[in-house]
Amino acid sequence: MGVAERKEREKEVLREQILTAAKTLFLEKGVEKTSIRNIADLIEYSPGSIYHYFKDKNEIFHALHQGGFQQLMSRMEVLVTIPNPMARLKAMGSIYVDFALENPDMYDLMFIKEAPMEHVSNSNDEQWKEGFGTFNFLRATIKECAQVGYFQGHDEEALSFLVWSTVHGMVSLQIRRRCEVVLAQRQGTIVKDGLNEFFSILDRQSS
Amino acid sequence: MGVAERKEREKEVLREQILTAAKTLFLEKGVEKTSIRNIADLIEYSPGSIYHYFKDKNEIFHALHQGGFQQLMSRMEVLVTIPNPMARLKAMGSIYVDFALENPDMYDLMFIKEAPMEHVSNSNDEQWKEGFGTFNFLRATIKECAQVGYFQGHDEEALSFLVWSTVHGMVSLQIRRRCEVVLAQRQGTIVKDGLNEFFSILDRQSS
DNA sequence: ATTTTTTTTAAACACTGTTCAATTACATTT
DNA sequence: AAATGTAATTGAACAGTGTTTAAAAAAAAT
Repeated sequence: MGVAERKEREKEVLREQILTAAKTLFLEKGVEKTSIRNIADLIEYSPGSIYHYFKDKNEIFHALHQGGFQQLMSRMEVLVTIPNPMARLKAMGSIYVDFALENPDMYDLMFIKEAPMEHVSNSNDEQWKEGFGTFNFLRATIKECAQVGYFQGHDEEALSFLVWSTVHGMVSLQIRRRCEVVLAQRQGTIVKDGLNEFFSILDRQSS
Repeated sequence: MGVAERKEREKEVLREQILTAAKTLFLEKGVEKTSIRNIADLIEYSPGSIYHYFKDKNEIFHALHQGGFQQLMSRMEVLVTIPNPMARLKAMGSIYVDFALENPDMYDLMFIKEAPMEHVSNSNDEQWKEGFGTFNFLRATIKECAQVGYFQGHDEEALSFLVWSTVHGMVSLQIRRRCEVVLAQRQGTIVKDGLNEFFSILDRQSS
């Protein structure tokens, strides 16, 4: 009676096939410019078939979206091996920026794209619990920095928001291509350069 | 022989009509989800007519984009009355944040929304003196700050990008509602609080 | 009044996401 | 082995998109 199980496995295989095809095309030509027909062509199925495995195009994004947070989280894991809190804070910034620049489409999906947030925050979605955890890790790190003399007299929560905003601002201006007009000549390095400027500024925040 | 002039004026009127209709719809339902047919319906013309006044949909977006910059620029004009460069830099940040929070939809259009930037970056400098000019004003202000002892040993251009990124990051996280999950209890004040944290950090950057 | 130019339109083209009745493939039961 | 039931797959269709174009209408110049 292992038929149902085998069927389930086969179904899962095709689901994964759709997901990898979708991811390939999204990263290649962007989410908006990838059609269901394009995905169907790549896996050599009819467009209608895809709707047996996903409710709609958004559900395909959503599935990839969840994977994105897990990816970012797993990259953050090395941070626990860095005892110095300021070094850890900087490393966290670098990891965040690297992740965003290496997976711009995924980052876009996670932090820039318009999304039904009320629905998300109400539902017990795993991905946002992970997002919450990452922010709390940032907060804890900043608190530790304060304990060794940095950021005296600062509001720890607002400061955490500021730090997050700074790295988010840099990568999102880059991803949404708002630097091209204004910083054409150093397109490739401006985010890394900006991050280094940020690090210098942070270094001066000890009392 | 004022016929050509009258014609030109009438043409300009319809151009403006298209633009205001497009702006209404873009801000209401987004650029991507607004069709040429939607705009045509609103001004009671055929879809094809619009192509006599704008090359394509991108050119309509481009025109509105430019208008937004002019609005922001005019708010920035008071800054020339502030002689102290650091006070001017802070005021610039406040104006930027206020503009974004008061006109979230326009800000979205200008700096966050997915938009075809390729023809924007290819176009000549004259057309983009607004955005370019604002960034250069930021750069000049930071240079002045350096002359009175702030930001020693910093790369002025990368630092300008960092400052822009910081304010952009805060307002775009707010506008795209990424704070709600993580900072639910201080939703209303977090951007202003973050900006004040930023000001404190900037104050510590003098040698 | 006739010609020329400009403006406007409807139709068409090649796409898009999505739905659905019909077909095919396959597991189960008789 | 044949019949039945079920799940997977398909291609056509629907309603929408941006854009082009030939033709018509309107206006201006002759």
